[in-house]
Amino acid sequence: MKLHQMRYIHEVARQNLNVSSAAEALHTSQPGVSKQIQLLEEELGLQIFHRSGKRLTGITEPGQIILGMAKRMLREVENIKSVGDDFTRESEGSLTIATTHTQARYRLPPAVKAFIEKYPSVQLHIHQGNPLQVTEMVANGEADIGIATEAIANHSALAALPCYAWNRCVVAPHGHPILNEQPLTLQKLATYPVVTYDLGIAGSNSVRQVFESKGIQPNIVLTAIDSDVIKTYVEMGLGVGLLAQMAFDPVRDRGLEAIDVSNIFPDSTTYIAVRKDNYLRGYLYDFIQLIAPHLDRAAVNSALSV
Amino acid sequence: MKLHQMRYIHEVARQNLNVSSAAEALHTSQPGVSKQIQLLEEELGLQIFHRSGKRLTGITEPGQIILGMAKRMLREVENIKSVGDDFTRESEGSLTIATTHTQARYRLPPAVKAFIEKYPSVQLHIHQGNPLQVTEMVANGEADIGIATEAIANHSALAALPCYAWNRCVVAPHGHPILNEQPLTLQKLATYPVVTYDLGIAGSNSVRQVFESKGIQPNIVLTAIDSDVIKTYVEMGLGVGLLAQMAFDPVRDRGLEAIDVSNIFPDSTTYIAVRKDNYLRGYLYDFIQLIAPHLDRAAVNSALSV
DNA sequence: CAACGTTACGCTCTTCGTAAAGATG
DNA sequence: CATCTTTACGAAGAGCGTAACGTTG
Repeated sequence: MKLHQMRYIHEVARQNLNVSSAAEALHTSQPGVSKQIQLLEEELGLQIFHRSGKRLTGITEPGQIILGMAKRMLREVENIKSVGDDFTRESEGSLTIATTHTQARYRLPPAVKAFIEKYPSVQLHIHQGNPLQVTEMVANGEADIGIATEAIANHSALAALPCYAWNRCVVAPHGHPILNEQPLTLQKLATYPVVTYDLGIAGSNSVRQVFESKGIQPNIVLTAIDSDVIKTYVEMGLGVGLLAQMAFDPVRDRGLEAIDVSNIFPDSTTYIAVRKDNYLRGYLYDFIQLIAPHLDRAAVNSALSV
Repeated sequence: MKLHQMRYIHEVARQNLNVSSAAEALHTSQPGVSKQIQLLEEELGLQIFHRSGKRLTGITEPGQIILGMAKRMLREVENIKSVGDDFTRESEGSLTIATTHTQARYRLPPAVKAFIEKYPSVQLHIHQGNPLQVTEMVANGEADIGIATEAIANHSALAALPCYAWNRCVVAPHGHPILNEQPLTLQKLATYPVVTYDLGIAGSNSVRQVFESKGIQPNIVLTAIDSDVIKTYVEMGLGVGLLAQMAFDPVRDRGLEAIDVSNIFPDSTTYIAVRKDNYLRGYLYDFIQLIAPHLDRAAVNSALSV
């Protein structure tokens, strides 16, 4: 059994059982891939792939299991390489962050700025998506780290660390009647058309939960994942905005006014998550601590070891 | 990076940094091992082992991490081989059980008998030890399966499945005064010298806990891990025995009489445990179910996936 | 000097790529 | 017949073992 063979079967499976494209992706010859897969199957004494004549048509039952194991092995290989880089070129490398718009725009900037000053040779990538996409990016290894509030704490392959708590505000254009509602209640809010975040994954969104638990039906006219999009439509008079406090800046958002609604909605917690089986490079620990100072190396490690 | 290199560094570490004995254990030449380790270190750009001149004197910090990853990779290799065997020679192989004396002698025999009838070509090995040793044997991969009551449910690398509950009895030679104590209480029991199991691991032993929680000091004159040893000393008049009900057989143990004490001590649960990251061969599932009929394949898998 | 690790070197087996052949839809 | 996989074969390369050398305690 060779590591190369693991790479081959993994890539063939990834490329929808097309050996030729797998060979291309691996920068090697197609017959070589074919051969090695045969040798592996011979060594194990079983078929990993179903074949109809010469075409690969599916993955056998043991093949499914073996592919899972191959994946884990290849992940360890990457981890070992990371250890090498971490100890020899500790300030070089890359860091891919998957997060939602609101975090990327309103919460991460100071941490990112400090990070690139400390590690100018680390290539930073920020991928944006909804919470479910963020979670999957981390789980698939497309991102090293994920930051989101919903969904991310419920994936078994990830370790999620509580990062900070936040709450919401209602924003409306100056002079809007909701601004005179003192104090604002859930009932009153429900009488206005609301623009807010994508409810995302059913059940995990605390805004929806609060309305449901009180038996109140909100009038949500538009949802978006992007706080700026929400504010834009609020400025156009489409409704009142319900968004994260951190996304409202009285100076920049001159045309709008905000009301704190943390008495109506419970705090939400944003999590930072990494794959449990990923080796974390030194600068990754630093980045985490820049976002959440209480998460030092020891705190992260203890969360990982559970 | 090659799988062989992983084997080499792993074995060298295991052999106390002696390259020669590692080479011997791996049935290869010593210079080959030396060379491959150097190549690996060169590829990773770091030292895995500390060297003073030509001697290996220790494991570096990154080396520790890499060895852990290498171990996991090698485990996956074994798993893949197991899958191969499982699907091609499903009724051949070996099964190593680690358990305590009481289980091995009084609880396992019917399951073992049924198993060897169903799988005559599976090599069965039973290793005996105290609960901590059993746990370690499974964790180290020396045993495929561990069966014990104490300790085994608290190891993070293992998945422990509740197997069955049992309780204790007090045994004494015919005519012993304790046999007239109706009903027997903890206080009364404490007035007699007691022979019972090794208390084993502090805190996890419910007998000790019960005495402590009531503030009663038992007079334990002798402990052993072996029920038969306990009975032997009880027959000699050293004290009364406190042992698992399943270990007392009125026919075989003619010289002794038993009193049920399940009103005094809470039930204990025996667990069956496997490494979470081990591939389980088909016959292993069968064996588990022979011991605990409620643990079918689905139940085991769901416990593993947590 | 005994035990151990590294270097040197030749042999063997493996692997890889090209070219050709066979199968599939 | 275009696409894809397997077979065949020769060249390049990696790994292994023996022997010799260098270190360490």
